[in-house]
Amino acid sequence: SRLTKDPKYTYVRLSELKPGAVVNVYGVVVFFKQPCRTRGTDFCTSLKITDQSNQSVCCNIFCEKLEDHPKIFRIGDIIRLHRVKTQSFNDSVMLINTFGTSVVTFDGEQGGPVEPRTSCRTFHFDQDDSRAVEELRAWRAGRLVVLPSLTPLSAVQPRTFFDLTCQLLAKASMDSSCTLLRVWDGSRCPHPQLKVDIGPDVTEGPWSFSAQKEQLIANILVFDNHVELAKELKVPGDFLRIYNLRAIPGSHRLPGLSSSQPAELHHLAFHLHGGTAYGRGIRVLPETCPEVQELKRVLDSFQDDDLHDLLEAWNTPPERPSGENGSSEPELWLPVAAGRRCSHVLCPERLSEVRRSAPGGFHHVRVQLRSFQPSRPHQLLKLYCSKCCSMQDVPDDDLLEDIFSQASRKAATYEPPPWALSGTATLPLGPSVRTLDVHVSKELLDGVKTKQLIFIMGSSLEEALHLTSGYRNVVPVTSSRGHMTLLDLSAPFLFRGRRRYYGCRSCSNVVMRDPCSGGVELMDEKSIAEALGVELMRLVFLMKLELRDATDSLHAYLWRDAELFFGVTAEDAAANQESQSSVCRTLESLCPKEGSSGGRPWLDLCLVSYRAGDDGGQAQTCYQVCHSAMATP
DNA sequence: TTAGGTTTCG
Repeated sequence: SRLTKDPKYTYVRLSELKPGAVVNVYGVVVFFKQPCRTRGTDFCTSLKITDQSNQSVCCNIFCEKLEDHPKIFRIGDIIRLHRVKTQSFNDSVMLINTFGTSVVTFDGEQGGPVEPRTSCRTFHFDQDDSRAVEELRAWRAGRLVVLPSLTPLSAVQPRTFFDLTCQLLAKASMDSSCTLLRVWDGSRCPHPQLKVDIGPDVTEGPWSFSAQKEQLIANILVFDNHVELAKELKVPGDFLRIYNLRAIPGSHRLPGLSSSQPAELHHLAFHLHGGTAYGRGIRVLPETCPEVQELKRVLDSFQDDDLHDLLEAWNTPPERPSGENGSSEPELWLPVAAGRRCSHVLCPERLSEVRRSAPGGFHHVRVQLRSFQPSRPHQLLKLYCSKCCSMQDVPDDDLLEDIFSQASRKAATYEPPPWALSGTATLPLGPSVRTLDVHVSKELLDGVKTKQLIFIMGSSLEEALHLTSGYRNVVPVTSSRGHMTLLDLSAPFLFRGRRRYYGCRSCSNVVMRDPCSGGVELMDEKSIAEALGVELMRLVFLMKLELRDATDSLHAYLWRDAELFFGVTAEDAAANQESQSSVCRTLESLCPKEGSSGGRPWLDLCLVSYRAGDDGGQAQTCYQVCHSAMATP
């Protein structure tokens, strides 16, 4: 019989390395560069590591594919190298990868989970590895080697180099050796930004942002070798760490400033210079990375600003504060994203008190609903992209008919994707009979599954809807440049029963992959969207309520907690007449029309107030319903 | 094979 046993690895201390051997080592990263293109076929990651022997050793990893390179995010990360070759260079020993080398990295922060980062499908990892990582973390911490601080935009000092962790919102190619990256990290840089004049035609991602979001955006110019990587970055959305970014104070003074005013008021430009000295480079951080999780929580809280923008577009300017809060400083309130809780005070505040309070708090109120906007139920629903925080109206059927008919006129000769089987379907609709081009995934050919998903070419909206009774998923398609593709994303990319699913026009990157290749059983709207490169938009309610009590009245927006308020999901309200009627009944009962019998009921609501930037020099306080319950009589 | 840290000059 054969005994299978875990291989036991022995690790050599860095001070014990001799040239000409293949060894396993552990170390703390004290320096690293992002992979850079060599004159050969590979990219090269250069790094330097140290361990408990206090010896530091340089290491080069050559790999053709970027994704196979060590996932080092920060100085202080722990790295484990298996089967690396030692070699003599400049009177010292260095490490280089060879056939069979395996690299795994870990976060270097003490106390955190020991999670291996690797692109290998299989790699050895056991309790001994956890222990080795913890030992190195403790050793590094004990030597007071601090991890480099992560500088938010709000703490950037002019004339310094720093690493920035941020989200990419938009980018623009300035010329062949310079690309502009527009990023944010949720904090506001106190220095005015370098203004970069770019047009919408050269911008990828949104071209303009609301005034208050604009104040949070940093313009970063990346040069030379970094332009190649910048091309691959996805806008909007990629989370980045930019290493060795330089904050350069500009020579231009703001208009109207005297020379006695401090230098802090100068413009600041951010440059990522060419070359790789000092680890200069850009890295896309995975969403699972703790710093990205934290960043997402912070950025998520700014969705309120976009709500504010949308309401402006409705020509319903938010309330200005009736009382003065004392400070005339333009100040941006940064909502505490986590732990946004209602304190559930027993005694509600009066609206007059609420309006006298500074923004940034919670208020329990007992109020009546005096009016609401919009008044037509279908306008309460919006499409919302959680990736770029944009909102859109839900298109009506007239608009959709237009898009479908344009797409069917456009459809020309094309090559169906290799994974699809093509045919025609005959639709008996009314007096006429129509034949449509249809495609199904070859994965579905196993008899019973062919009703799971169908791609239809050249149909009308009505025909697409008709097919939803026979097919679980209906994807309307057209052709473009000889290939099958989705319709304009203003139209639903997917019909499932009565539900229609939309993709975000700025975030989607349509590719016609086979949605069935991941398994027919798992096919929901999310997996189909993902396969097709579509960023799925969510349906949300959005309303403006006019609230009143004996002392005052104010406008509050009902958004995130609207589903709680109505007891109906936005998806249901869009697909289902009964749910829509239920929303209308709720609103009518809370806000009866003049002359109808019955009084106006009282509502217990929790409001959160926030200062929504300074539009035209004056800050505005906005209120959002964040929790609600009907008052018991 | 390649590179083998050590700040651009926009």
